[in-house]
Amino acid sequence: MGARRREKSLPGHARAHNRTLVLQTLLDTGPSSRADLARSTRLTRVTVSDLVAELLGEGLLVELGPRDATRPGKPATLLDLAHDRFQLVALDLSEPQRFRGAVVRLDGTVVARLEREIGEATGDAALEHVVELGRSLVGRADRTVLGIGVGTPGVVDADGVVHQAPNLGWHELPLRERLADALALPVHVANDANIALLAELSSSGAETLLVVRIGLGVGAGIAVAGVPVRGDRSAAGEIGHVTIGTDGGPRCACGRDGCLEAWLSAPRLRAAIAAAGPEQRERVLEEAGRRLGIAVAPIVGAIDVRRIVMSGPEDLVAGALLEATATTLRERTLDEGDGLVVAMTEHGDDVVVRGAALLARAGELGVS
Amino acid sequence: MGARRREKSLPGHARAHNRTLVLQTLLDTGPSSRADLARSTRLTRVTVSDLVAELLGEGLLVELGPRDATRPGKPATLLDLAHDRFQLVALDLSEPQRFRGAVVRLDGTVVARLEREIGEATGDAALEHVVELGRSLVGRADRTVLGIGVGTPGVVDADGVVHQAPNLGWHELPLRERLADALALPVHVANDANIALLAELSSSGAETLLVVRIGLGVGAGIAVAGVPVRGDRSAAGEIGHVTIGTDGGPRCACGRDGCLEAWLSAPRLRAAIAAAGPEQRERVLEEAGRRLGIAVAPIVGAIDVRRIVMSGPEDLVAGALLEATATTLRERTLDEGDGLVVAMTEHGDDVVVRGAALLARAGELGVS
DNA sequence: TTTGTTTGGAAGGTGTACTAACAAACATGG
DNA sequence: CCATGTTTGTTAGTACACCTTCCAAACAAA
Repeated sequence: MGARRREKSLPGHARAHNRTLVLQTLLDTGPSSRADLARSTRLTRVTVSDLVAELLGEGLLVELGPRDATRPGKPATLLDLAHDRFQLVALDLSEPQRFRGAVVRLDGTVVARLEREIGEATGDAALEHVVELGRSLVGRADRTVLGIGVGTPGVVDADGVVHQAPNLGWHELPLRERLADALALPVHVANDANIALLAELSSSGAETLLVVRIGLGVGAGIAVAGVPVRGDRSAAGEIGHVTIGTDGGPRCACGRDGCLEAWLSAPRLRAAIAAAGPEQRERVLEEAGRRLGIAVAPIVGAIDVRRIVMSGPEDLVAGALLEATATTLRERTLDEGDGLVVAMTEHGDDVVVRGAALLARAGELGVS
Repeated sequence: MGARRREKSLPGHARAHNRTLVLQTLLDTGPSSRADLARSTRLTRVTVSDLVAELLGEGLLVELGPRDATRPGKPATLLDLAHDRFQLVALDLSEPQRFRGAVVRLDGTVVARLEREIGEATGDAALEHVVELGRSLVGRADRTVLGIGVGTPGVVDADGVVHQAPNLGWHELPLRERLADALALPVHVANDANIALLAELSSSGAETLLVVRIGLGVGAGIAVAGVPVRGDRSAAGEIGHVTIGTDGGPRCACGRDGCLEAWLSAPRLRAAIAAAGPEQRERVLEEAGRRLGIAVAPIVGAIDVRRIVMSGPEDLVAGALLEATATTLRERTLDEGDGLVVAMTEHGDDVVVRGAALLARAGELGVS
């Protein structure tokens, strides 16, 4: 039944594609003239003019006036995305005990932030917190809100239904639909690790990318050919309960021994450090990093990824753990010294918020 | 620099898409009338008629005459792919000491087979064998040869350059170009595991798929969203030299201990069985299967694949090894009893030949 | 001032798929 | 046997998207 949809194609699809192509180019290269856009997109100036007129009419683009630089020929009129006419709302539900959110401009700049303590709320109570945080943020926006992006823990399918998110007590919750109904805005929902992946994809430009997120659990986001992998059950990246190594390991919440999460979720790491004493801190983190490397090595070989981005508490992840992961990966994969990069995210705690904004923007404008 | 190409789109692309859509539909559902095609593709009868006329003109389709079934209305004229006007040539270079090949019809039926003993030939000598086998097969074809598909061991990039294939002594060999020049036909080249993946994709219809190929080495082919994963260096699926387990393991040809290939390449397995004695055969295969499961578990979690297909010598792979792999996978991933399937390929030794034919057909007709 | 360049737009053409309408060829029911 | 309804495939006309070609305006440089 897995037959992928074979859809017919109309000339209008070409138009839609070229429309977003113009938007994307403008986003990538900044303010440009119609002639610039024609050169970048390899469309003719006529076609670009037509598309631009349409986009201007919809208010998605603005004319900035003539270009400063003095060149021969008729001076160009610069165009840009109407950054100042729209905003996005981004929600990060991945942290324990509180939800975070922000109002974000089209270019990713954060305009306003809000947090909401949720304590141990689960189920409908947690959902109510999401709705209220979203409502507050929409109220904070001083421009038209284009859409809402949400990063949540758990397994999320393509329709924005949270299949299961144990920490929040959600099962088969149609989060996207609920939020969209409550706030009367387009909503886009994805797993937090996959959202972090979006943020990293947009800032690194890599085609193949692996993002590892260490928090209450351990999750991953994987991009192949520039596109996030979903998987057959929308559960791609759920590596937290994969068993690591052949020597047992700590008991996991799922009831088995040696799960990745049992080795290196943030709470487990802190507990292990506390138990071993501060002088053993480095050793504990190294061991955890080594375990992560063991788990990730087959994935690196399988999808041939050269860049791995880590996200999680800086004090735990950024040092010995990351180094040990990198070393282990190089030892355990056929590395030809051609630069397997393991790096900390440059977005810090904002990965999910930024990624959620990107998700919403991509959903509404088609640009990544 | 991994920025994926942003291409403009023309109305003509829509046409090309719809053309292959018609071909694909015809391939999937068998002989159909224009009206049938219109219903399947959701294009209008007018458009379908136009596309069909074009394809008839090119000889890619044939009219079979009126449909037998007696229904009200004007009787339909059945159309079908011109199966009898074209053939494909498929080459399998993955076996030791000999190359295999076949002439294949568009529907996958093998028309003729040839083998060519190559002994220990490597480098240019091996290439010469490929050319000669290809030439013989083209000679055997009694229809127009649409193209040539080649499955080779080693790392192959998108341009058909064999980056490296140690067994054949090839480095940076532009195999596709050489063959195309020598035989004056379109040539398509891919890694043998990825070719096997194509065969499995077409027969299973799964969106996400993992094919493990055990032979001289151990390789994998991975499909995500129905598309084979290439990877940043075209090396996706090269899991042979990923280290497995945390307890050392046999010395590998690459100089390290515990590589997957050192555990379960076909020669290693046979040697291990010979060394342990026939009564230990099952135990050796079980252990090998367990190792494979350990290696594959993180991949299964990462890409959320539910179907794994094994290919290799039946006597080694089909029994205890496969079972142990399946068991280990279920133990080491968060399986919810919802059917993680590990199965032997149904194509037997013909996987690569059939896949190579599919590769050529896909390259020339755009259908999969 | 002259020349060449650059920009943005206008006019006209080609290609694609659509809707509407129709003739041909059949089954069926009175 | 004939009228009716159905299905097929085609013709004619429309809408749309992009193209090529041409042009005026606005500028720099000689």
